Amino acid sequence: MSEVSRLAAVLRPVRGGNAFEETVERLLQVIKLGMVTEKLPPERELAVQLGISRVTLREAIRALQEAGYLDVRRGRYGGAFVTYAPPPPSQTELRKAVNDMGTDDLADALTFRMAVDCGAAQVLATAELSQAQRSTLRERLLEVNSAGPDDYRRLDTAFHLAIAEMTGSPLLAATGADARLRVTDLLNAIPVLHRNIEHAATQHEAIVAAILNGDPDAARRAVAEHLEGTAALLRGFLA
Amino acid sequence: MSEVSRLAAVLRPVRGGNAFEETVERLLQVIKLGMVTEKLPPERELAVQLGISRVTLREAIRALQEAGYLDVRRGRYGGAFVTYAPPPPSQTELRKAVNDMGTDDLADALTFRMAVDCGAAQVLATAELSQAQRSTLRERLLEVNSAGPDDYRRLDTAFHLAIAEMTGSPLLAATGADARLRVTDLLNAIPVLHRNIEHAATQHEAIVAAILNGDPDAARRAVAEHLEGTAALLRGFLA
DNA sequence: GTCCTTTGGGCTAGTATCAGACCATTGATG
DNA sequence: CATCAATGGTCTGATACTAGCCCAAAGGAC
Repeated sequence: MSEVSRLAAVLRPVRGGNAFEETVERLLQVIKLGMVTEKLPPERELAVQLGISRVTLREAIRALQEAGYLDVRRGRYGGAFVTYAPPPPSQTELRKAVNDMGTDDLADALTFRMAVDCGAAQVLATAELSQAQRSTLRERLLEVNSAGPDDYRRLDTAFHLAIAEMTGSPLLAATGADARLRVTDLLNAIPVLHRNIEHAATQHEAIVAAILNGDPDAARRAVAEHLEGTAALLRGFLA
Repeated sequence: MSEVSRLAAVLRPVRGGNAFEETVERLLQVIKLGMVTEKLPPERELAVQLGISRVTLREAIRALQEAGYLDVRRGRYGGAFVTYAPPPPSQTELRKAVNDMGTDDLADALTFRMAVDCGAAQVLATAELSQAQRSTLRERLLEVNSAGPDDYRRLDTAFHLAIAEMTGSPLLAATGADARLRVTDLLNAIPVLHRNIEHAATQHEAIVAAILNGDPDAARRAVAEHLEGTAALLRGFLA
């Protein structure tokens, strides 16, 4: 571990790319995660939220429109409407997604997600939760565990993000979202089998139980097991 | 947990600020962390590493020069030399640092760091480590545990970052560095007492032992205890 | 049907940032 | 003492991005 390599983590690029590309990427992820299913917020609002000018935002929206992800309509009650259905899961899609990101990045993303999600769950299990928070957590659990194959990925995402958000740390919430975004395409390419959902359901229950019990070790283990399961599924489809 | 709040984690600004400000911040942190004690890399190299133009980098360097952090000399064997000694720790400095970031951000940063560092340690404890990695880890442990008050913070940082880096995930390494950066000013403002170092030393040993033993739960607990100790120290000085 | 509000569409002038070339200084080395 | 290589210093033209303004369309309210 030379001094140079330690520096690399800090002297990394100050920005991920140009504003246009970053924006396209961000919007694409919002769409693919199913976090916006109807229409995007008005351009003026969205530009403020993303911290960019309306011009740049509009370029990004136009790109997504031309790529078939959005249908943009003017006038009152107009807006940018999401027209996207995840491609049918298939090994071909999966290989394509893996190729797009590269195997090193894949390992990186999986490791990252493991660390961040386990850390968030552990922190939440250590915190004192209000009654409202406890019921929110139970609610998310119910939602994801009663989801059908079509909604499963979306609600699973919501479940995990909710844990990160409930820690009360915006940084952690953003990082959790980021970690999830990096594997979205992969997960979307894996068929959602009924027995996988069932298996995940017991793991989700274990996670929530550990958090509500204030048992950080159990929370960590439960999340690790859950994510390891997903990773194994991935490897299985790639083998 | 409304849909809006869940969106906030994803529809956040695509860039932290302008390139100049980000660069100043980044360099400042490298300096304050003591990761560069002599001189910065040549402008041309540094600009590439930071992904910015030399013009912007030079503006940042000039700002830091005017603020007294750097001494810039031209000609061969010239460069931007670090001229910075951390201010003597004091309650005044600490309060100033806390005021600069705000109490919400402080809690955010501490929570974030807890999650990320615990996650990294846990991941590393799960991984299979090469002999080289094992000895690197022991080496870092020896370094930090035999450090005097002057070097302690710097080597403590190096120790924690080494753990994140050894996971092999650049994302995790960068995030760990980021988490640490957010509390640098605070930690630098806390006096380093001999008995704190000793206390931390046993915790560092526990962390390394757990990782080398492949015990993720113990690793998580050890890191949590260690960071909780730092947080308690902070609260103590603020009370 | 007229008007009003909300929304996307488009323009302009100004600023930030960039890439790349060239200049100036320094100090080691022969 | 002349040269050379490494480094900061400066300039220019091009591009990306921004803020702010006004226009155009759509559809509801009266």
